[in-house]
Amino acid sequence: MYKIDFNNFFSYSFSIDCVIFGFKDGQVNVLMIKRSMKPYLNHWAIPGDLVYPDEDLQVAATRILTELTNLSNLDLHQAQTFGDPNRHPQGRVITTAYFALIRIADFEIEASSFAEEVKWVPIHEVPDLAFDHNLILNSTYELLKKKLSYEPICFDLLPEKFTLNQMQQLFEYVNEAEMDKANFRKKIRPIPLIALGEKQQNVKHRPAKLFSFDSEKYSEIAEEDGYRFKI
Amino acid sequence: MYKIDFNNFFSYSFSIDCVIFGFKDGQVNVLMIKRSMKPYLNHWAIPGDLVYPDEDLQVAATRILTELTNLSNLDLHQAQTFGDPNRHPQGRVITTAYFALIRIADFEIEASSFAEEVKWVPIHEVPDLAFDHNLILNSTYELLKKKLSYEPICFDLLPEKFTLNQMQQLFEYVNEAEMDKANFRKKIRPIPLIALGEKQQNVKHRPAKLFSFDSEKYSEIAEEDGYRFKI
DNA sequence: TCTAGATATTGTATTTTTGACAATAAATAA
DNA sequence: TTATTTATTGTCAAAAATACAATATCTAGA
Repeated sequence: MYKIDFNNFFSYSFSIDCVIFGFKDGQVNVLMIKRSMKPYLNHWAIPGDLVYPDEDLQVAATRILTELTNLSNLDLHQAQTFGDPNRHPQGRVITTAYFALIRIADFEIEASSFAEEVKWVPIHEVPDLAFDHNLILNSTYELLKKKLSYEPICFDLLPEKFTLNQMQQLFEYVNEAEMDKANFRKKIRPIPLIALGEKQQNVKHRPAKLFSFDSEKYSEIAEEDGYRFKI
Repeated sequence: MYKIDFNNFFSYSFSIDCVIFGFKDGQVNVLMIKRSMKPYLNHWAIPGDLVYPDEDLQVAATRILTELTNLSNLDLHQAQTFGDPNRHPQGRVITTAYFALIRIADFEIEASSFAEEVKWVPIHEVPDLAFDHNLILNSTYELLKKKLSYEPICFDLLPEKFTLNQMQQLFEYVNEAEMDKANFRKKIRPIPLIALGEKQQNVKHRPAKLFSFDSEKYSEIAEEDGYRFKI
């Protein structure tokens, strides 16, 4: 064990695939690219790239995401690692999935060297993808759903200023279950939100109040009172 | 992207490290080996091995575990993947942690080709380990603690026939909090357990009833009623 | 200006779950 | 038989979840 036979064992490649989630029109969307090179030319896929031999995984994930979205300071979460020997037609490529949550309205996606086309697709309308990307996507979405219920990451999907209804709709969507408005508000009462004193604009009915997440206060009560986000 | 430059990128190695948990004397224990080869000769470590170039990860994890413990049919859970470029002194070795839960009483550990020595160590008494194994161990134990609370895997750590107190002690240990006996029993009421009609032997007080987990019924109510294990 | 329509927001009453603690039961050991 | 120890069940109040009702606030159009 651990005696490395350089001839036999140094024959892998290692990649990272990024599942980028957004929330749009009441649906969770995933960023898809249309591949501009072989293999799987012109197939839809999730963005990914090989890791450099001396590159840390988290660093690589950040690099790939930045190259793609021009956004930085995003929370990247490691998901599952996939290593079926036949998952890549050109060799043994083990890949680790990372996911990121972004506010769709905050950036313009555009095709790049990465891809011929880039687009958002609702998670339930994803077509057949290249490689084992459907598998990766589904397993990562399952992880997202779990994490949404016990980590305060929903605020990375929602707009900076959001209504309580928008927040509720996100949870109704991922849990595939309707919730009572009044009871939802009771449930989130311990979560530190800042009432901004502003209201929704351009709606043709009573506008809802806007809130933002108080992440500093969250850290505070998490540390002092042991409070954990829970929905 | 995905254009593979075989010269630059095929220079990795890939390994799996197994964190093997058991429950003994009211404590969660981890299986440790004393390395019989370089690097880190004579250091304590968690068992791991390189993945063959054409070997699936899950298969490799199972193989390594079987080589080590002579047990099969164990539940292996993938944990985090570690890829710090400097984590291995002899080259770039990315590793994925898997963990397994075993009933300590069910098998005899013995040193093998793997190691000079093998022993169980309480999770809170683990010494400094080879490589980044302390990091791997801690992160995997955190994952175990989470999974214990929402998946019925405590029964893989407990004896086949267990008392409700043994079960409670496991949760008290990992949560580092005492629980009320009566309330614990209310909490686990929805979990399908089989009352065996047998009792503890050789105790010098009133013996407790023995139970076993009804995994078939669990699958049934999980599917039909959407019930999820929860503690 | 008034009113209908739509959604936001708050309140109330009931049921369910949790938590603290008391009471009882069943074994052993002397 | 009794003291001791642990297992097991029961009770009651507090807290949380649930269902549903009531009220508030905005827009749009008469």
